[in-house]
Amino acid sequence: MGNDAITPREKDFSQWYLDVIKVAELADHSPVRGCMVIRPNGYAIWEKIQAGLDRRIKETGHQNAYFPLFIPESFLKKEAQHVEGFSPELAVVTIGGGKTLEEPLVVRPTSETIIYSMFSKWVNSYRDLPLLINQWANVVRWEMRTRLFLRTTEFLWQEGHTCHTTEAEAEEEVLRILDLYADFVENEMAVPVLRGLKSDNERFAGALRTWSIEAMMQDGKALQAGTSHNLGQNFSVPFNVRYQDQQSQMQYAWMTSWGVSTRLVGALIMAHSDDAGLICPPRLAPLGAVIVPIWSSDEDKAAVLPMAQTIADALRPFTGVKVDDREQMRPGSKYAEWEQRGIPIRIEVGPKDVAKAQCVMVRRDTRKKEFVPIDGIANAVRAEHEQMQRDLFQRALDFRTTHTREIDTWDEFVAWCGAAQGFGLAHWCGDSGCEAKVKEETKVTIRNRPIEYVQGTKKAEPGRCIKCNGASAYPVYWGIAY
RNA sequence: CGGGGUGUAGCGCAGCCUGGUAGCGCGCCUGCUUUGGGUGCAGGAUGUCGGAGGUUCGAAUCCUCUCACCCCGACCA
Repeated sequence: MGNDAITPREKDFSQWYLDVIKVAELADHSPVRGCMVIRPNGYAIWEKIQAGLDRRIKETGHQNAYFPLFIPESFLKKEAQHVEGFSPELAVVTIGGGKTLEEPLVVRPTSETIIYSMFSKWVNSYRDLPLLINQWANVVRWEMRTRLFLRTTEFLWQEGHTCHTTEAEAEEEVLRILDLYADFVENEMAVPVLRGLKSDNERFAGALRTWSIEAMMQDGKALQAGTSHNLGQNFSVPFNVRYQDQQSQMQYAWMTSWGVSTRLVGALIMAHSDDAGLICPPRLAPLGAVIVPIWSSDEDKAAVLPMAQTIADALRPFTGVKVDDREQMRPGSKYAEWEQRGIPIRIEVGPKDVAKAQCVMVRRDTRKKEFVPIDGIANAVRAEHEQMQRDLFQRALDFRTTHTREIDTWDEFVAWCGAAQGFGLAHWCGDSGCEAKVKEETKVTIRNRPIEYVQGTKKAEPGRCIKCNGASAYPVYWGIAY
């Protein structure tokens, strides 16, 4: 055990991240390049993410469906920007059943084309709209450089696809989903996000507009945690998704697509964990508490184990619980192991506690110990969970706040890039060329344009583009992205 | 795909320069011991030295190729 060393976060963030994944047994490298095996501990977290999102997606009127893994190559080509954006990273099947296929099949990198080919059959009347579909699936993108959870050749995700009668309605949907994602990531994952509009350079291939939520990791880098695209009529035209309106006129539908992926697990790890291992927010923890009974004699054991079970029974109604009654292992080893795995609450029960009808409750993130009467344990754990959930969010928010700087001049910007820790809030004229130049010179890109400014709920703050000094209505978020 | 690095037991590493057929710590198994922050003792198992070729009487060690991973760049959720 003592050897499952985790590289200190300060020393080497990338290695620390990989070490946490290893000791917490979240994932493993597969025999196939760039692919990962999601181990039970990691998959359980993904299942919690799925559950939380699936509920929200259904509550907003969407239905789940499933579309094929294989997409005829020609489908991708129907939307020029779409195929241009994805062709470098496609996996293509050319042989089936030992014979060369008439038409190569692309392993989906995303499902717009195959889904919209079906939508064109299903949508005939304005009465068929809105059409609100979601699918949980795996997708494949042949990435050059991969990292566990953050970017793998194959990953799991959810992709929503909707059709509407007007652009405004589509935009409403796109923003509803953006809020849905923000709500989930902030409240369940305890990771604060910035909602905003992507610049043209980072827009989804084939979209009119791409909105995103951006999170800051503990190394100050930005992670795009979710995207929501207004596709306009860019796909409804080539895929002929048309409906008859109330005036009997044929109209092309306005469409949206949006998704979040197993990348969220990476966000979770990098946002909260520490040098002792994973820290999982209570609402997302498959196991909310672990109980470690302590004994040194058979008599003690006979008293302690039932008490541990009693506590477990009290907690089970609202959280996952495990009694760690492994015989040969000492308590200290168990503590260390459960800390690596990120279990939010540890409860220690020994003979002394049994005598006093109490137990010791320890929080994973702070490691603060507290004596709690047995008969109040359920409420105590529940309250501690809630507090921990809030604290994790607040800590992440504070981190982001202290690592966000307003920057006015290019010199200042360059100096800030040297340190490159966190987000810079700086003006931008709106020109792609300026953004490209900045990226070339500093590796920093625009994360997004704050939704408050884009929508005008926050008053414009005119300024000068840090790169070209051109006019700018409001500052945007800059940062180094994962 | 370019530059750099690493691959030896489950994990972390030594051995490689100066070829002679593999070792250490932790973990694992057995027994006893111990159990409120990574117990102690004794015994034991585990490697086609990332893979393929070559040089050699002999290769973990030298040469060539290849694969994977990590870091940095170009691309991306």
